[in-house]
Amino acid sequence: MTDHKDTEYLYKLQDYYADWKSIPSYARLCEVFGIASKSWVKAILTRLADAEFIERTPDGAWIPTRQFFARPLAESSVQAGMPVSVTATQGDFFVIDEMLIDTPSKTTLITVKGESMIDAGIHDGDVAVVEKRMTANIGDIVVAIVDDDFTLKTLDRENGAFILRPANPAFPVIRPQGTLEIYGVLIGLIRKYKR
Amino acid sequence: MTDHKDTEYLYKLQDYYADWKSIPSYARLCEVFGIASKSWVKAILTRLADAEFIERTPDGAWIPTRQFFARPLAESSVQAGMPVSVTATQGDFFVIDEMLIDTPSKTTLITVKGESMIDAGIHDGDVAVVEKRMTANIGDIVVAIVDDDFTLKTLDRENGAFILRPANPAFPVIRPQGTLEIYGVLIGLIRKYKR
DNA sequence: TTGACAGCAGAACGAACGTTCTTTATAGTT
DNA sequence: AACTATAAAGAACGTTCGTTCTGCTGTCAA
Repeated sequence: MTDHKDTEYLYKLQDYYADWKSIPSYARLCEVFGIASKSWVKAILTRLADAEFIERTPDGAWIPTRQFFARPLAESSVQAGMPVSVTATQGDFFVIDEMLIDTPSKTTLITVKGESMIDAGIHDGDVAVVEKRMTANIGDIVVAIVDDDFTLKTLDRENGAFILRPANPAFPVIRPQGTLEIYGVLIGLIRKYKR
Repeated sequence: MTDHKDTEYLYKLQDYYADWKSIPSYARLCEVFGIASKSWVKAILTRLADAEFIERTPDGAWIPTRQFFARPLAESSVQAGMPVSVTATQGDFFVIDEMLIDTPSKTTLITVKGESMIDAGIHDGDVAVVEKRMTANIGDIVVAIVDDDFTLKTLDRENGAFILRPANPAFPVIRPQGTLEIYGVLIGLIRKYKR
């Protein structure tokens, strides 16, 4: 999108979306853009779609892409050299949820207690993003129900039996006697540093 | 919303929204909900609106509310050493973005590269939630600009001078010669496990 | 056994919608 | 002065949408 006019329209669309979380009809977009022609609205949206700021559902509805939520890079002119140890990505309000959660109805958050997975970078107080399902693969970090207890461990196999391996040498490997019921699989992790 | 049937419909709607970022027409919602009657779709949406999961724009379009994005947070934490019995996890709800981000305009997301903070449970590929500001306290994990490079380290003090301490013995402590410019302070961390 | 209601299906309809085509105005270029 | 591109307006049209109303079926209490 080389055009400055379209950038202006994009801003207006973004502002509208921030307010209403939807892209309205062409008629309403005429007001939003400050023009009077539906066909011109369509031309604008088509160009924004070419620039991958919006796209269409199979039903024809316009929806924002990830690009749509991107914000201009650090306003500070900081430096020209490419950072080595760290690369910057842009994100806005929406992105975190979207990044971590594919199927909202199957996802639950569980606060982690204890240090048993510390070598996997999972600390006490971290929040685990768990997708509820009954099956998992070897190597997955799972929330399992062993003898009516929740526990977060790596799923492994030993002599044909499933075992739960902690990521901390100070904790024992769990070899379930009865049933090993899997509550869900760890798909994400959230940590908040206190102020 | 006391009805458990409506809860099921809500889940389906949330899953659809996660995919398409929009609430579709009644006709399409018939398929999504698995029913055949547009009038019944409307009845369902009306009830969801009463329960404040969705609302309408002045144009009549359905849009999600904040409640819509809330995730269940399990009451019992996952235990490592001493497990707690499983209880039904219908506790608090919360929104991930809200938890991590106080001031969107000052918050940026940065993907972490390298292993220099691994002992602090920060791994390569994790996403750091950084609040941009120029000042930090001793002990904070900061994103600093050293010699035109971004770097993520713990801020410390040595002989009256600020130093940047990695959380990995294989990496050297950084003792900035010139200015130590602080880009921001780490306030959160996000990790996504690949499928 | 009746009747009341919840849960849905289906039709009917006017308004709104997206699309396409044609036309106009302005600005810049040759 | 003639040409061209851009930006927009406007009309025309077939489709789709949301709404309302009416009808059907099962359940459960009276």
